Amino acid sequence: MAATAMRKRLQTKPQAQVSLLDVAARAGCSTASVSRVLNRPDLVKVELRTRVQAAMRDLGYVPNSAARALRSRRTHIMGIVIPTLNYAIYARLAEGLQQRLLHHGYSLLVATSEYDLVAEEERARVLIERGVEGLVLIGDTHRPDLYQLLESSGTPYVNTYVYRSDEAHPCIGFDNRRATAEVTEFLLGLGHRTFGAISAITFGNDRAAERVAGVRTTLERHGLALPAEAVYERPYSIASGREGFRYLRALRKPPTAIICGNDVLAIGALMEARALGVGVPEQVSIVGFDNLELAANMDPPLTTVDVPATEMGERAADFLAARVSGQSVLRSLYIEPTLIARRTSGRAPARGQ
Amino acid sequence: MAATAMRKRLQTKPQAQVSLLDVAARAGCSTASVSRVLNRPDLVKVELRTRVQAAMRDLGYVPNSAARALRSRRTHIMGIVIPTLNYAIYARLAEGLQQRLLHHGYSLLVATSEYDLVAEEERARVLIERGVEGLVLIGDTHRPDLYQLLESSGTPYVNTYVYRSDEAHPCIGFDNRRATAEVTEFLLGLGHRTFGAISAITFGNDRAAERVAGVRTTLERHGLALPAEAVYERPYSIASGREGFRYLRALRKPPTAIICGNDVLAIGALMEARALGVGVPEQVSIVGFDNLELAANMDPPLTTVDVPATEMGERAADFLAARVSGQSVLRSLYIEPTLIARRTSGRAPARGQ
DNA sequence: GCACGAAATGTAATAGATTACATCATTTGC
DNA sequence: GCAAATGATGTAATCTATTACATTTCGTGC
Repeated sequence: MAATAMRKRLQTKPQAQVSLLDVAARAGCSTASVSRVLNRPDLVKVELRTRVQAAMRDLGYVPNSAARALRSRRTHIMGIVIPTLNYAIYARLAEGLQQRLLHHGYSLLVATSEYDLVAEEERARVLIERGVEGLVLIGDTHRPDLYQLLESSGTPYVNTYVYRSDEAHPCIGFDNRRATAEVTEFLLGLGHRTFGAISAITFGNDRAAERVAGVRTTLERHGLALPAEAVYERPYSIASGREGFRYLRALRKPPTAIICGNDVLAIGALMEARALGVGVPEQVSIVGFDNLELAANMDPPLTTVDVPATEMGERAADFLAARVSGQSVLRSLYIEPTLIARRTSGRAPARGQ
Repeated sequence: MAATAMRKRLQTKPQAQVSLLDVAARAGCSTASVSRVLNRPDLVKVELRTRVQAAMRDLGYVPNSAARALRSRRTHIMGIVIPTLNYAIYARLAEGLQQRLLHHGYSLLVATSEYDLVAEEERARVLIERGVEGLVLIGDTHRPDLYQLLESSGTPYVNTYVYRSDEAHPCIGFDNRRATAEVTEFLLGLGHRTFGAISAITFGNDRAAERVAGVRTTLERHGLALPAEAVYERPYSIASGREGFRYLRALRKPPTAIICGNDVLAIGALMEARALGVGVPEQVSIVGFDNLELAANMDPPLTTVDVPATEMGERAADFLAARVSGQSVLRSLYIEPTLIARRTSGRAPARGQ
């Protein structure tokens, strides 16, 4: 037993934090044994183990995570840099991530970027300095500096909410472009030929940009177009959805189908349609994205795309936990979103509505 | 300079993590100077400082937070244990907290309790083990063990979303009972005499319990009552709100005023009213709580209580940052919520509706 | 040109746990 | 009953940055 250190401590530390040494002294054993009780209790005889545990309880011992992390090189902390917690779908992803990380023995550091890629990099840098063992990001458009930092610091990471088969970085999610392409095909099938879109700000937001692109490329493949003026792009809010709807209705050729980048915008659009007495889906079809609880409860219920937010978070947790513990893991994971056709989509109105 | 250690490192460490020692070696100075460049750059001459910074960049040096925390006894991490991120109002609080903590130089560990006080304590324990310098909790009903742990570990903490003048623990928020008392007075003033309530589960949720109590005690003060059967208590969701509305309408004496524990329930109730063709507010008044963005956009716009969620988070950040840095701080902070009378509240229908 | 104080930098102890290795105790096999 | 194997515990080095204290450097005043 480190008799010297222990004697010293007994004499000189009046009210310092309770440490392993104190526990060892009280239990009458070495610090190594105390440490084992903490980390590999099976290696310690029941008799000693209970004595140590009693000592811990009596002294109100709380392990010092810094010392632990320093020596073992494990912080048991993961991080996420997320655009915002104020949008349900991201909050849900974070919640799923957190819950599942807990099972793996990790805590979660959360930082928000407000959709700003520079801020995102800064937040990520701080989290890495805090010693996160892995990092979850949203989307796959990040500053090159950030990718480089992740590489050089050896921090495992995963992009979520996106999936590309040719993706150079690990990702868990779905193909945003393909998702709205499907929505568009669906509406084309209902006879729609004039489209409008209400989108969140696409700058620095690859998900939003890809969704608009999905509509546009699909229309083009069918010999149609989504002109710039048929896209109303604003920070998402119900108010933006309402404005977007009014804006699109005032177009020279008002769309019979409006595809929204998310449900908040769609709900706004739908509410405005109702307020203006525009029949949905008789005169205009409206489709959202995300499938918030509210979507199913709207009147009429909103056609939208169900996004597996919680699941993406959970799989990201599994992915990082596996990576960190050296297990081989799939590079990326595709999770299918599903178009849920409810009542706000219907056959296009007869020509010249 | 610690020549021995440095020589050793140069020889024996092939590709270990870059440490202060490496930076010092490259910059040709002592580790103390490197540390100073990191923490008190003003103490180091420009010439050396730039040399050190260059060395850091060249080597891609990232400070080891564990060693730092161990030696300086500062982790720069705060924690929050929150019921869930899946409800906007909590997510907002967390976001406000996180953003403001960032200004103070802290990162935020987030854990969720799912409204379970035992889980709450466990999560808090983990966060304390991770070395959080302060902890934000929601509500003021927590397990005695948790309060004791906070005390014995010396972790500064603050309860949010609640306020009592006689509160033994620091808190930032408002008086939930008083808030619904005001709502009730408001409805009494409109002539309502039969009340119903739709509430989230009150078990282990002091905010929900206090809100119901606010309605009940106010009615009793006016010689009225809120019988147990007039309270529909379910996990909050739009669906619960809808069911609650149907349930209350089926009562022997259906209420003319329905007070909901939060906006999600109120929105559900309002939607169901619409679906059933019950006039709001002509036949029934409905009031919510939280003032979600959606509330103002409902048709008719929802009367509700605006809750300063973001601000509570921000003030909690300020509070803890001040506490930790040894500044004296107010024990508690009251932040006024405001009743927003919109269109779902109106005069009680004439007798015998 | 020298003494003195201030500024800049260096030396080395230190924080609290983990863990390789050493030691001691106990069991197993024959 | 003894060697060898196994199990339980102890010793002490180690992880990396901070910081009290020591030393060196520099500028100022006379």
